[in-house]
Amino acid sequence: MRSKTPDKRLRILDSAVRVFAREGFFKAKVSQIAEDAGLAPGTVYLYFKNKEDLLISVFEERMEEIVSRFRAAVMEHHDPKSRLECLVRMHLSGFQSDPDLAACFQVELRQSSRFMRRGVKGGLQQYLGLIREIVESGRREGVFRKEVSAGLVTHLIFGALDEVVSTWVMSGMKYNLVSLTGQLVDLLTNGIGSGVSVIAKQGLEVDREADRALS
Amino acid sequence: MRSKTPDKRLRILDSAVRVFAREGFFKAKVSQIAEDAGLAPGTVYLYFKNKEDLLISVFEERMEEIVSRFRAAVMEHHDPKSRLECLVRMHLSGFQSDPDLAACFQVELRQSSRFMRRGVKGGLQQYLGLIREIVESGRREGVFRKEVSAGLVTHLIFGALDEVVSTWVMSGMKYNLVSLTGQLVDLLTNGIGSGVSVIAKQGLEVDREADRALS
Amino acid sequence: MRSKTPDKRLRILDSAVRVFAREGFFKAKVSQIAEDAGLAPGTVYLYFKNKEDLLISVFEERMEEIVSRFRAAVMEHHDPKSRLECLVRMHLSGFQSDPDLAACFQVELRQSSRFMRRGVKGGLQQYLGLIREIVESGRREGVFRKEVSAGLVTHLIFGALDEVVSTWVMSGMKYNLVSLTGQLVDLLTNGIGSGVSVIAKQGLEVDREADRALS
Amino acid sequence: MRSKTPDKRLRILDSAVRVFAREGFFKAKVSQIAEDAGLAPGTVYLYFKNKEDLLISVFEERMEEIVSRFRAAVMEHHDPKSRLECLVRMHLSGFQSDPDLAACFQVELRQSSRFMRRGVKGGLQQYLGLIREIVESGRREGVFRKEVSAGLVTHLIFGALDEVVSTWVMSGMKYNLVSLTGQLVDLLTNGIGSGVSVIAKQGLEVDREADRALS
DNA sequence: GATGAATGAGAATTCATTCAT
DNA sequence: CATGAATGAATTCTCATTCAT
Repeated sequence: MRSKTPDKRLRILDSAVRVFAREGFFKAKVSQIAEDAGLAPGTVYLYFKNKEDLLISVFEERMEEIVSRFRAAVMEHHDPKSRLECLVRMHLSGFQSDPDLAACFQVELRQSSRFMRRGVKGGLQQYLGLIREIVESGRREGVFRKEVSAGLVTHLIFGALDEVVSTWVMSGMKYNLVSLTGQLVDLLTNGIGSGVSVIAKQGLEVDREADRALS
Repeated sequence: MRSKTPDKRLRILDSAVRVFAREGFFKAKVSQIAEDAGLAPGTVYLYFKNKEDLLISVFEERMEEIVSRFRAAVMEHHDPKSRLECLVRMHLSGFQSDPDLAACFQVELRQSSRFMRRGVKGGLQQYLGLIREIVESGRREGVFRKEVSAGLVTHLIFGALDEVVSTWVMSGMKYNLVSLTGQLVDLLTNGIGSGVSVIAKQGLEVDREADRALS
Repeated sequence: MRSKTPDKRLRILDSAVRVFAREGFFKAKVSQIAEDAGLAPGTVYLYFKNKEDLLISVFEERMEEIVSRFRAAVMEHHDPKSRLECLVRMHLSGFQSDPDLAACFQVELRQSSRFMRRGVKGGLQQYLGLIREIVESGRREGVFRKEVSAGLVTHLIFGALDEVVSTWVMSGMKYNLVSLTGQLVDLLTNGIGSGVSVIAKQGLEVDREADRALS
Repeated sequence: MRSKTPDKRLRILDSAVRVFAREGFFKAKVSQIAEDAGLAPGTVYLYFKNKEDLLISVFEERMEEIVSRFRAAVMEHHDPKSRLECLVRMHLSGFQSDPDLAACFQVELRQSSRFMRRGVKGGLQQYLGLIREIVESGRREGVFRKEVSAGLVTHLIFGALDEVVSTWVMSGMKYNLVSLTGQLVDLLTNGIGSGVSVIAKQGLEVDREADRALS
């Protein structure tokens, strides 16, 4: 069985996520990843240009899958607010259920200067694009405000999600991240101001640990 | 380690910001920084434990100054919303007026695993603390909602600011970042939902370039 | 190892000359040579032991053909001096008309330690043998001096030819190498001393570019 | 004693000659050379750009010394023929008395593509320059022929020397190289042709081993 | 305190070669 | 015979850090 299989490529990516999460990007040795995948070091270079390319590929390829999965789920909802909630919930639960991936995305990936300098457009742009679609649909239906920049709104949502997940990762992933969904959606939708009396309060209880970690 | 010539210490920090911004953390050589500061490489180690410590110190010491300056300005306002606006404006204009520092904080710093693993508590916590104070004051005065986690609100604000600045840095710092202040404060306060009819609309025009970059 | 398709063997040798000349021995990849020959990398190893063997084989096999061709031509002459002139002319014109081969022989081949340590006896020895025969015939006929070592004379001739061709290759193969034949033969025959008044001066004009490059 | 001394540079060069001669250029490890010089591997890179630069530097710097030493000796003679003989003798005895250097110059150096592509002009050109001066002086005094290209004559002399030394190195340095001086000078001066009756025949006996090796 | 020459650990990467198909 | 995916050995070179002066 000596054929260049997509299977092998995937095995390398899986191993990379594991090893990067466990060792950190710099400490991780390519040979470790190869070994974890049951391959020789050189084989990694048959599929990836170098170690950084491996990290970026983890991101891009996982992201692609994530975006299409999220989009499918989000688009099952027709109410923009439900869409937003769906996205937030999936974002949080996605990372919560895959701590290795969370560590890769929130910590290790940022150590790639290529990533930090946004040399990587694909995955992140697609994700921002999905958020943007939700925002646009809400604007069309009059559920979301139109007098503010849609781009800014998009980044507000992404920034909030990213920060919340980062905080969770940094604090040791000890609390229930998904439990923040309700409040986060509420905050994004209604803001922090007390102008409106928000009525429906179900789903707003936050994990105690979460609250402590955020403080 | 704080005795010696404080002057030299500062020269090193200044040079570090410049060199890190220009070269990136990993490409930057300690000897480059020393040369930029007009010193020998060994001298850097009289003031800083190692290269990463230098990066972290840049952050911590600049942050200390920033936090106290921001706090002073913020506290001149008594209305929590004005305080928030003051903070947002200062955050954005602070980075806008010091691109090297912006590059250091938003890009290079994240490449330090010690930072990313939140091994650095001081500066960031203080900054989050300042935001938190604003939030708490707003809650006490009934201007900000109390039924959501104050910690979450704090991170929402920080996450939004951080993402907006990052996007600006990544897109080449080409547009007027401060012009986003009005909309950002509005969004944070009132949310993205169209529940409220927000009245005062002055200060909501956003730089065209900004809008394009955010899309 | 000589069975298989002789055609393929030759294609590989031809490609090797081209690729070695273009890339240099070390930069040249076996896979490049294979590709140039329209074959898979592994196939090269059905015909040659390794990369160095390929280089050596290029030399040996081309040399074999060269020696027999040169010998045939040389032996058509019966005057030893004509024989020498014939050899010099063919040596120079041979390389001049095949720059890739010249580059291989004069530059790349020397980068093989096996060659440089004279681990390769065949081709070169045969060539030296041919020169030797010319020398011996001249001695028998009293045209060439007998009181000096025939071996030394042989190497003198070869050394002169080799150096002249090397200089031509290094200087970019820009001038007419064959134009040196007359003078070179004259010098070899009569020496650099002005003891003799050499009469026949035809064929002694040297290419201007050649003269410049030799200076 | 922590000063960048020329002494250290020289120690490295000496060690390099030894190690290159013993191991060959490619097998030689930089760390071996460093160890031989009593230094850390990294130190070598303080003085030389890389391994090839080290090899080239050995050549250039030794050559410089050689050329000036040879020139001094050669110019003590005023008769061009004596000058030539002096040069040939020094060339042969120089290599004979320093086998490591001979191995470096005749074998290892050629494995550097930078050298083989004449990326190194200095040393060799100077040496050719010295030969050229001898030739020119002989022409002025009517001792050497003027109707042939001086450049060609120069390369003829160099080519002969180079080939003779190479043959000696390849055959194991087993015979007396200097013993070839007389015949070589005679051949260069009077040529291989029997046109002239050369009279003085002293100094023309060649080492038996030499004669065998040249055959 | 300051210097800057010396250190030396450490891992990514290449590519000739193999061998299962 | 031919293939070409997989192998894995093997070493340069960098540069943060030290420490004798």
